[in-house]
Amino acid sequence: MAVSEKRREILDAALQVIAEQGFHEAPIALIAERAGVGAGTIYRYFATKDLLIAALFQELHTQIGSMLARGYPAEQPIGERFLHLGKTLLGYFVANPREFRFLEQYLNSPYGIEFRRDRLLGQGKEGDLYRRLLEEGKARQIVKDLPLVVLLALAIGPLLAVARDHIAGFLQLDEVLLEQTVQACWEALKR
Amino acid sequence: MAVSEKRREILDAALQVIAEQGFHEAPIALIAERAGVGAGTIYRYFATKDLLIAALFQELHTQIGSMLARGYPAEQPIGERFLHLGKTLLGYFVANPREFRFLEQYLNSPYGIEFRRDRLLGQGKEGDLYRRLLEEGKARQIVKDLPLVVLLALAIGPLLAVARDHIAGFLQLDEVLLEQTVQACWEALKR
DNA sequence: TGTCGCGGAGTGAACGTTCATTCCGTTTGG
DNA sequence: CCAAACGGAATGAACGTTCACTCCGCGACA
Repeated sequence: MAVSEKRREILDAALQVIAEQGFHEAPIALIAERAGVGAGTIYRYFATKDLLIAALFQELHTQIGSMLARGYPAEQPIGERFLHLGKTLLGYFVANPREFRFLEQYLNSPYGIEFRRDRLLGQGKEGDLYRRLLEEGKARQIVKDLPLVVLLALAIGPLLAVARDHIAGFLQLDEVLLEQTVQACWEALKR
Repeated sequence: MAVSEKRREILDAALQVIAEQGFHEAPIALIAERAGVGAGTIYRYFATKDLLIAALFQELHTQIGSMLARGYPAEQPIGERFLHLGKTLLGYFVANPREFRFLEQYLNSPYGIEFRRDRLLGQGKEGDLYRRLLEEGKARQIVKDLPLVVLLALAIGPLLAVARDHIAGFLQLDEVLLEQTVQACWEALKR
């Protein structure tokens, strides 16, 4: 097995175990077993368990970022673009429940707070698509004049809640329902 | 110290420690120290740590339920009632960050899933005010014709996100902003 | 070509730490 | 004086991490 494959196996196993058993019920021994490697091997690739988890998060974050950018209709009206982002994001969560569950746990942990702080308060950065879209909408008086943080909450909060309920089996999200949900979020944002 | 006071001290200490340090960083020894009792004493009041946490949740849940009911303008138009619920709930979170942080962690844990299942799928129950209000709105065609779970996500998802950001210091929520946020949620729900 | 030696990846038992829970000597209230 | 309440050291289980060792592929050398 090539080196990069082993690293992959470890990351995949960590994702599985954390998503299924929860953050604190994911001992290294179990991750190692699922990955088909010895416990010690994991430490050849990641200095600590925390760094393994951080690497997993970084990977997913990058992957989602590029997915949102791919096919982003930059020339369409702002409402269309919002719909694209929301549908893509929620569709990803529905199609990848393990990734969703991991991300949710990570972002609700102390690591996640740090990440959110950087993202929200990092002025210098380019900012992600969501943020830029909302800032543009606000500047053009299409979107309500509320702080960015509140707009993000209105745009994304319901998506997370709906994804969670879909994955927990409380709801069967299909294409139509998914679009209606994102559309409703847009109505909360519009002036 | 009377028996009931000691129980109170333990519950308060548990709330403090869990809210400040997080769920898994809340050892019994620390809770005991904060409560000013011995570690063993806690086990005279709660058979296990899990049951202590469950009792704390039950208490907060009941308390919030009765707070929402108190002053609920049952005779006002549905929009007014929605505003009352949202403002009361979000106001409570803003005024009680420790309680919010505890509840959030609890509801994101395996215990919480169980609770949500009971609440959403429990057909026989009376249902809480939020649920009844949304069902009424849907029946009267004031609120969108979407599954109850989605409506709840639109109504509450942003409130949780905003409360989290306020407590994390990313945002200063005042009376006005709070009302605007709840109002925006209502616009997402309205037909 | 066949053999040997080497370097580094891989392993999992062992270690030290942390935690929930128990146990038992002590204190307190009636 | 007795029973119930209390405190906190002791206990054992579980965990992340380490480390002494094995294994394997490959180049050197005869």
